Amino acid sequence: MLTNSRIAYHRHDHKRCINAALCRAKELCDARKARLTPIRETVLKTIWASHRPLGAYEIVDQISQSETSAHRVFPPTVYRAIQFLLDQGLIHRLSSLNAYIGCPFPGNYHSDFFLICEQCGSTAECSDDQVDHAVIHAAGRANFQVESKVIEIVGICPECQV
Amino acid sequence: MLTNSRIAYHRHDHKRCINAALCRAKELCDARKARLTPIRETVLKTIWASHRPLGAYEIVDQISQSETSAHRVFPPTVYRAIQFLLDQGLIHRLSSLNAYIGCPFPGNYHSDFFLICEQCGSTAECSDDQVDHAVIHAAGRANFQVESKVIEIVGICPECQV
DNA sequence: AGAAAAGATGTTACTTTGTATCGTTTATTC
DNA sequence: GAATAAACGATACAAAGTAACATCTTTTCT
Repeated sequence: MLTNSRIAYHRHDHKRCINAALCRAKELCDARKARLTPIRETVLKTIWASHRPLGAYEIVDQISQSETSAHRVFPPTVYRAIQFLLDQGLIHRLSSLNAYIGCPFPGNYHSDFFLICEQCGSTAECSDDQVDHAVIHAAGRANFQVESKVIEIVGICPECQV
Repeated sequence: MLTNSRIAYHRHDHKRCINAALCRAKELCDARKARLTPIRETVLKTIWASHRPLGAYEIVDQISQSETSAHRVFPPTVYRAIQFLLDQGLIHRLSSLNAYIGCPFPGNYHSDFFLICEQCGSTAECSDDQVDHAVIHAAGRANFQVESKVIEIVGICPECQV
């Protein structure tokens, strides 16, 4: 099982997460000749500020209030950056929260699901063949041809359990 | 595997679906001393008009435009009815669509997922132990305690496949 | 039965999330 | 270096959902 749950739910040097994410993003975009412009990078960095999914308007506020960006940023700008990052597989959207989170292993194909802690909000991404197969098998029994999946598990992360 | 996919994706006498749903709703509410008021029943009936998930504002429009209801209905009224129906397990919310669909087997405990046809919109509900176990097992490996799940599969239903 | 409390609805106004549009700027290509 | 494509800034708007409060209907409790 591929997952960042060991990191996401435990104390760690988060700067390394951010650096790694930005680094991989640059590499990937470079290889694909996709343009990781300053705003796009800023949005990605803002999303990667923690392991908690961030709403689009939270991103707008964060960037608008930070000193580094001279002026206010508008929702469409952020949504466009989000769309780009989604297209590149650098972030994911959590439908149940209307929020966005950085992908810890972009590039590799992965059919993922998310473990959202209802206590602290921290969210880990997992990719597991068992889950994948179970879903495809179940769909197959209904003669349903799977194109994409949204799997979001809400519960309590190891750190928040008593 | 418990599912209504055989019905949902194929030609059938849909009046029987509607009747059955309303009948079970009455029974359940009766048993629970929950009040299935006229508006709540109207909303439930509107949602059950097809096997396609319906947005809240579509429900508002449908009811407002129907001859049976004398006057316009407001969003909060519909949202309140929706909340009641969700609480009673008579309908489900599809996060990825911001839409609502009738539950074909309310009352029985079921951990469900949905097969959403991207072509015709018809959506079937499934309940499968394999999927359930796979998810819980995967979460367990991350020491994550599952409370609830959102599983929504998008693809092509048997009827829409070439 | 009648008062009191609880539950449900009607209505207005508002918040949150997400887009269409258009003019301008910045890269890329030839 | 002009032409083209891609990205951004800004305004306005659409869609989804809720807070608040007045009113009405049930239920409950003497």
